[in-house]
Amino acid sequence: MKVNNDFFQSDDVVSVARQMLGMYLVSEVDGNKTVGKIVETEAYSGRGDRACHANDNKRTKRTEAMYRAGGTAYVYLCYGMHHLFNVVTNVEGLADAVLVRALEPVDGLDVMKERYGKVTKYTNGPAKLSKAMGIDVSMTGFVLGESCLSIHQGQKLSDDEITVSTRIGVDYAGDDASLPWRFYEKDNLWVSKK
DNA sequence: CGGCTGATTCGCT
DNA sequence: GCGAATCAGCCGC
Repeated sequence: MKVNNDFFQSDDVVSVARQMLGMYLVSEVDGNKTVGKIVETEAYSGRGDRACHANDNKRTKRTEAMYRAGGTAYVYLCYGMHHLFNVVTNVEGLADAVLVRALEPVDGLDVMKERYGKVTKYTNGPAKLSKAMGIDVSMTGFVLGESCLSIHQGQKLSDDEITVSTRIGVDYAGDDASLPWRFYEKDNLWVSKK
């Protein structure tokens, strides 16, 4: 069952990030369906968070999709070669987003393997899962549930099954780097880093 | 316009 | 453990 986009239009991006654990990300690209359970997320806020691309209402061509209504995909290029998938949250005009950092593969394993060309894990990292699911920057702005991407309801995790930590790779954000805005399923083997 | 940096990953040392 | 790959955005000249 698809998650209603009302859920993503919450004004509490941190809470949304936490609740997304256990849900399923589905992509249907080139006739191939791939499914993964979300096991790791990070929250980014457009206001008062220096780690966010759209902080301080910074509007560029790249961040434009982040200002759309919650339930929109925001995909951007990092280090010139990696595509990172985010789900936009909050209402139109307020640029919050949740970065999906890791998935536990559920369906379409052979397709992921073919896309990735590696034998080892291919969904335990934000750039890896995007490639395995066939997601790229051309999908930024796509509406979840009305495009090749959708998010489905899953098993809700209880607090003692969730680990909270600081976000990865945002040291440049000063004090905001220490915000406890990263969530992952405790003891899950597919989490990118401990 | 040149130079630097990043929500990363891989491969070699 | 370090550097390359490689591009959008930003800052300084």
